[in-house]
Amino acid sequence: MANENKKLVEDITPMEVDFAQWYTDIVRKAELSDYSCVKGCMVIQPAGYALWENIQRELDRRFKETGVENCYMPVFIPESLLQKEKDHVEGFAPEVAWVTEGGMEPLTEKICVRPTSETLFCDYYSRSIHSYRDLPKLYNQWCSVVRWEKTTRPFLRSREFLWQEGHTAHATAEEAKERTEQMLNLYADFCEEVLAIPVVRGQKTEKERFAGAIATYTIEALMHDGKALQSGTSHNFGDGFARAFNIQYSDKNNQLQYVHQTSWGVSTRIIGAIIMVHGDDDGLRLPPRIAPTQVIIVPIQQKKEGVLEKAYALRDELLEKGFRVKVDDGDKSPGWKFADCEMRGIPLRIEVGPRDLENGQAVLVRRDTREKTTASLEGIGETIGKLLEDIQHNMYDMAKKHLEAHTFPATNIEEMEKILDEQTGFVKAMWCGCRECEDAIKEKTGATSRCIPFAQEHISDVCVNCGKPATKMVYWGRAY
RNA sequence: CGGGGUGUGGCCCAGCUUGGUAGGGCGCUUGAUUUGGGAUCAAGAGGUCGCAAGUUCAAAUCUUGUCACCCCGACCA
Repeated sequence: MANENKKLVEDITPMEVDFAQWYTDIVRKAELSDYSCVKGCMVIQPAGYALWENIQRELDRRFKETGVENCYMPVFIPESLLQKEKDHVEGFAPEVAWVTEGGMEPLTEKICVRPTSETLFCDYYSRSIHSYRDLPKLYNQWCSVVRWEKTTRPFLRSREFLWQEGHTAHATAEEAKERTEQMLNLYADFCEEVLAIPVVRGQKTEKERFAGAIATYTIEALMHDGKALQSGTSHNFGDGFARAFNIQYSDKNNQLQYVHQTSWGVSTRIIGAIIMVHGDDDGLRLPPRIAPTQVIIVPIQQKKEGVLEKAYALRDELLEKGFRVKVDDGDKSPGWKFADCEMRGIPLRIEVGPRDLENGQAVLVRRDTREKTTASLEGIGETIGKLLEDIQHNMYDMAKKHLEAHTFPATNIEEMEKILDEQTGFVKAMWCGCRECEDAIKEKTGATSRCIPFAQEHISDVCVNCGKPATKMVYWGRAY
């Protein structure tokens, strides 16, 4: 190439060279997020926010199908309220941001910026639940929360991040348990069907459990570099919070009972997962179902008679059919536009030029495989619909293969160390269930327990660390 | 909080050892020719070299202080 040193879109650092740099490159170059003037916080740019809007729309639709309603709680929590549940305060105290003044006056009681809203929902529930007729409460809120993290990375960990947090209150423990599992499965289905990210569904160990919960369920996804990312959680609180906040109702026999609660959340972190599961050396790859722009039309020799008109007509035809389409009618060269839309991850590109107009066709290029085909303009909507579906499924299949190829069974600690030393990914191994072994495994291998999958497998009879009888098969790995 | 590194037009960097008052590439602006994988030519705009003090006839360059950012640890759903 004669102009190799004059590339207009800078190349992305190859992912096998430095995954962290590759990730940062993509975030910046695809204009998903930029640095903020507030340390540890991020600016989410329109391209990144559009992804979040699509995630919100799809999750909201699924929530509502299960009876969940949206609401909104204050951004501030009084200190006394935060401290009502002992485990909960201890879990969050180190990373809470405090407000001590209002205007020029010191506050009589300091308040914190919510790190999560359990306490606010509990306070509200304690005042609004009286009878079994008030149950269940199925509330969700979309908001941001603040956790003063020491080290931060865009989308994966920032001091303020966007999320949704669902908080439910139920009459019985069974109902709460069912809801916890239902929401976890909802998240898992969403990840697999919409984001094309295969996940491992399961339960957290006691060590990794949410502060104040009796059970925490999780979906764990495997990033391209072999590290795990917790992509959604669902907690069963039992009646612990209800006792701390005195949330009681009268049952049918007029007996006072404590409610049983759950909470569940997904954050903008999931955008980090999309990048790290699907991205490649040319940039982002977005699954069609979540892509803000699904199809980009690139006109070739656009000043020639009829080219731009055809591009706009095609766009209008596809918009009519419900596709999210844009025309790149800028005056960059076609090669520049190709590289640009590949970097931004647009699933399908359509090229139309004078030659195509003559033949009544267009060139289709898919982002996932870069495969180039020509299609007749006649009935092109149907062709594109099929192609987008195929891309969606292919991306899931590729990610699934990666997950399977990077999950290794281990029966003893030496084997486990060797795998984690030479490979990247999950290790599945048996565990006796004690905290000491879990700590020892982290000490020896650097891996933490990711989850106790619902789909249990029998790998051996004894714990991978201590050799005593095993109770559970656990996924282990290094995590983000 | 420890250990290391970097601050020079919008971006990436050279210059610093051996002081002489700033340079390249990309981008940007204007015009022309171009357009099926990252265009070409021509002209042009843009910087008190992170900040402060000191040494000197003279500091991007040397000294001291300071601030910011990055990496590795530690910490962290």
